[in-house]
Amino acid sequence: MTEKTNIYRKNLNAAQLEAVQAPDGPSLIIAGAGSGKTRTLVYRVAWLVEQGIDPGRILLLTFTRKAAQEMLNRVETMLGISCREISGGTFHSLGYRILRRQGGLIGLSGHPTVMDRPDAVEVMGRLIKAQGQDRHSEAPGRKDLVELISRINNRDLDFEQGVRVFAPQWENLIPRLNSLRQAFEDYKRQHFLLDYDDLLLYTLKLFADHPEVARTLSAHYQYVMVDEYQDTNLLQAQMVRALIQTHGNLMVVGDDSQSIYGFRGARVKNILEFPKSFPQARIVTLEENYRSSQAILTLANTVISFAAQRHSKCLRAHNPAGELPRCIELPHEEGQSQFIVSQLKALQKQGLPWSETAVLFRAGYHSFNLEIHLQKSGIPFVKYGGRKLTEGAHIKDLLAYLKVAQNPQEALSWERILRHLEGLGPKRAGQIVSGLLELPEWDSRIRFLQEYPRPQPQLGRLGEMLNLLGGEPLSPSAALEIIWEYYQPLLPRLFEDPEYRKKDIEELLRVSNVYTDVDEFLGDLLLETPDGDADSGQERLVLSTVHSAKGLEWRAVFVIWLTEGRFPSTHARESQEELEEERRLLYVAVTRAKEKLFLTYPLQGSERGGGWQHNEASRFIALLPEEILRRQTPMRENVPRVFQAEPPRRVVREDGGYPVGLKVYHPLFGSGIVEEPPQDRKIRVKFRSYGSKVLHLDFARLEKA
DNA sequence: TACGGGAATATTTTT
DNA sequence: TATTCCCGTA
Repeated sequence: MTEKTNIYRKNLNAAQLEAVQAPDGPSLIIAGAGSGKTRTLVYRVAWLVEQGIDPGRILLLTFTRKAAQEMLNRVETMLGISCREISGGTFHSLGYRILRRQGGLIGLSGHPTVMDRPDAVEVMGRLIKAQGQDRHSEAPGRKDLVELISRINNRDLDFEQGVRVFAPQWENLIPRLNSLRQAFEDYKRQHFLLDYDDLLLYTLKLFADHPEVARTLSAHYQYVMVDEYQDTNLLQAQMVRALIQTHGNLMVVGDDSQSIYGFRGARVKNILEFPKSFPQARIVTLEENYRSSQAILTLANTVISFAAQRHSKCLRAHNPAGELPRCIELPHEEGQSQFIVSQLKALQKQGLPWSETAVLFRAGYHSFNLEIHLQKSGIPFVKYGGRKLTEGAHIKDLLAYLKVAQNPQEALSWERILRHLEGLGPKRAGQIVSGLLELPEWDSRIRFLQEYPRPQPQLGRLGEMLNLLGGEPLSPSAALEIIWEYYQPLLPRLFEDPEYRKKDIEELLRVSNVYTDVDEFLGDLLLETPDGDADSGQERLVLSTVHSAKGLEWRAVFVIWLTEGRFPSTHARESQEELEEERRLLYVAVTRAKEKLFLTYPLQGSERGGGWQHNEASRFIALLPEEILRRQTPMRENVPRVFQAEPPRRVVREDGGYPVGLKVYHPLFGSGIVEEPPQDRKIRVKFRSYGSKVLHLDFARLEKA
């Protein structure tokens, strides 16, 4: 025992040790960026297990299952005991697990299907159409409406009240919106669908209607730990309270400076008011930073020091000063990408592996241009955030077959499946689906398909394949094999790039091998963001949104597109609160770096439709002094002075400003040849490496070369 | 009724 | 840049 205690002493500082050995009851660990949070949690679990706690009775709620898994693996190697029974994952996946087992108590029997965001949007679109769309230009689109409903749900607000708070511009549409919301709820009920919010809402409803369920769970999970507590919302806090009701053994870990999920209802309040909610709470603050150099930390502390709200700690560096972070101004996006590529190559020459480097940005599409350059230079990379693997049409297709076998009420997937058949359009698909939903049994549905008259050999074949899925429950991989055999021949007709899609699907098949239960497989896929684990050991540069980079670290980090409008995003202009979240987001971004940090922005950016815009440096970095941030403008002399986004607009006359064949220069695309003279204020130019582009003369002015 | 092609248009962040 | 929508044709 003494020996083991020494291991703790040796590997933890005083604050960490205090957290690890905290007695029973509630405790709050404020853990600054890079302060050894994961290590602390790992040792805490190990310590509990050493005290004789059954690992099966520890619940570890983390941001991703991967994070939980990683921690448990570390505990295993530390103690040499199996912690596989420890439950972990996200709130949403926990909710899904509970509902699958006991949802029957509140009328969710069978196999409810989890609906992702695009599915929800699709459903809403149909409901809007069905209700008669009088083309109200002011009415919200399907996407905005789904978004709004979710916003309101996650804050546990009354709908009307929520609309007034979050969308006052639609206040006079409340009755209409409310009926759409109701129709949406009905649709989900009818088809056994659960959206993300339902996983939390129904779990809470289950707890409320059947208190014994919550009590039993609480009694089972003797110790509950929650990571990234600053990003939990009201519903999640309620879940936690229910789960610890019998014992109060709760440890939450978080950092109010890193709260970046306000848009989905995260409440920093949960962490700030923790001591109020749990007066006996023990509070430990971890301020010692083991990750970043002093120079990087100084920048981070400065960035956050301008925040409107006082934060609960200040990071102290453990590492030597290191290099000053650099801020590089570039003439345009093209230049920014070129700069990054050249720096990456230089860093690699210095011996830094690709996997120790990351490029971070505010929104998924900010990296499009860079991705092209990386591909050209043959630099291997993975991208986190942005579009998901499971959102690709081909993956959704494959899963649709699986979902239908699992939950035959799933109209959306039925339609998707039928759309794969030649000679079957939306009209007939609709008829077939409503026929299918009437039928009570799998066999009768198969027969219905096989006897349906019109596109016949095809429907028969579909029926045959589904027949194989309908018998005894299959393992996910066995089922997918059957589906894939049927679906593969369809690929070339459905997509332009079947080869690429095929690779994706094979990846999915590999992932499925791990699972025995189809529900669990589908749930994980939709709730746990599988980010192509298969080759994670490989040497690849990481591209990531800042949100998806949370909790990760690299020796060298680039943050790109630090301009007003992108970072902070224009969407955050509205309120002070949102702006503060953007600031914390930058704080999260820069604290990912251990040794080298580069902040870049292009002076000119292309806007939608080929227009041009002048960018300002982000307000977060514009005023920082040279001692904190070293500024450079390596390509200044190349800045082409070309155009103006705002009026005065200049329209080139059709009478020959740019005749066909004239060589012109364009700052982004290089030199090109005019293919068609200006017409309707547009001109078509062919560029060497970018092909033909139609440019708007209103906004862009080409320079004759 | 299905389907292809062309044009218009929208682009935060995540479970 | 990718998706969606709309229209003309088979």
